[in-house]
Amino acid sequence: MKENTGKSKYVVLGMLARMPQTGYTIKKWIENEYSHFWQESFGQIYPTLKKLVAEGLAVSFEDSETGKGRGRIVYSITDAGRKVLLDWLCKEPEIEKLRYEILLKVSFGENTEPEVLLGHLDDFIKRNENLIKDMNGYIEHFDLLKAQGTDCTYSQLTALSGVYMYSAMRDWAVKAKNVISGKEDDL
Amino acid sequence: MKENTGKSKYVVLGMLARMPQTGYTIKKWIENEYSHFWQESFGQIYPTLKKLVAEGLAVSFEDSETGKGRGRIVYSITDAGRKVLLDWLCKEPEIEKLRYEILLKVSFGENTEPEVLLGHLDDFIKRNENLIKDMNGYIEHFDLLKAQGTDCTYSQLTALSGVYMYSAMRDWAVKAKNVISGKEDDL
DNA sequence: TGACTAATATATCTTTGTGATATATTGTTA
DNA sequence: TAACAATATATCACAAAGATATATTAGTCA
Repeated sequence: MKENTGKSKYVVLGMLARMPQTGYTIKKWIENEYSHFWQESFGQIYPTLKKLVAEGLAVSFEDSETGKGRGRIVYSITDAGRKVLLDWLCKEPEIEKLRYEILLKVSFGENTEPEVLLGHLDDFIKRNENLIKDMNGYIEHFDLLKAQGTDCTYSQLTALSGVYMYSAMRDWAVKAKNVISGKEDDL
Repeated sequence: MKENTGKSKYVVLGMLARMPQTGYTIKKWIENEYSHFWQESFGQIYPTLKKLVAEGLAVSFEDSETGKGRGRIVYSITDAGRKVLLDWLCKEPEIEKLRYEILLKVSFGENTEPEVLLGHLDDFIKRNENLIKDMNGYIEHFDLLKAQGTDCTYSQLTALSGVYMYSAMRDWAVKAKNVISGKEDDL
């Protein structure tokens, strides 16, 4: 009974554990700071929030004081929700799941000209360089927050994982280019 | 109109481009050599094979000569199938998608004791060490095949990506452990 | 001031993908 | 020869992604 799905619930709980917020801000937060290792769609987030309320793990209230938006719904985690989150945190994390289309194309490389792959690898290298810069920007930003007394070690560590991961893939792509173009023989 | 789904078709075509085979062997091949960057389930593979035949991109025939299994169905790629595969290979690969549950748990780390995360990171480091060994095993295996005259550069390169990726994540986890346990301050 | 545009916000639908399970045969081995 | 593992196909329920519809608010700029 290996279950590697149904994590949205815990992601949303984890986000609510930081601060009460709306489905929209949860989505934006994941998009901005989690995109290198996780993603959630609105189609998952909104139904999940409703389920959490139904299960007593979160409570919702309409933010009518400011009158902002079309029925802006703010969600807060409950004590029961924190317990569920904690239980999940203690369980051994399931094995990660990756989908790298570029590796698929390299793997099927014999069906095309080397130039096609070299082009893809060039784009890939550039994109990874940019992502490394972005991640380092986050890390510096967290350093500033730290200097102001806010503890964000864990967020900083996840950003650091991005630097490691993107750097590794950039290095691999450079190596792959050299091998494919015949500049290097050995792996 | 960004479409980052519906790749199963091309994965299956790419597998059939290597050699005619059954849905089962496609699944096993992906499980064994692609698992670090791609995964497909039976629930995708069998319907995809039927669609490919319906679209004329593959042909099927029952392997009755050996009489093995319950209606063993072998699929072959057609010229039309090779053309579709080639067109896809030339298109820029879509951005990769990762789901690392351990990073989710680190990110929500303030909700639990550091010891919980340190334990997860230990398991993670061990698992990555083993995966690096496995990947290096594949690379050596491909070296042997190369020595026998079989060109498997592209397969070897995808295996190499696994070494780079798993090494990066192991290194990150070691660093994260040091930071969380207070042995290291700087990132 | 009004007109446009971008950002905020919720909701839902279809397609795609996962994991589990059912079923049956063949090969191995104790 | 009984038990078990591996091979093989098929399908279901549920999870997840991506697209789209809708509406409000905030900013900007002519």
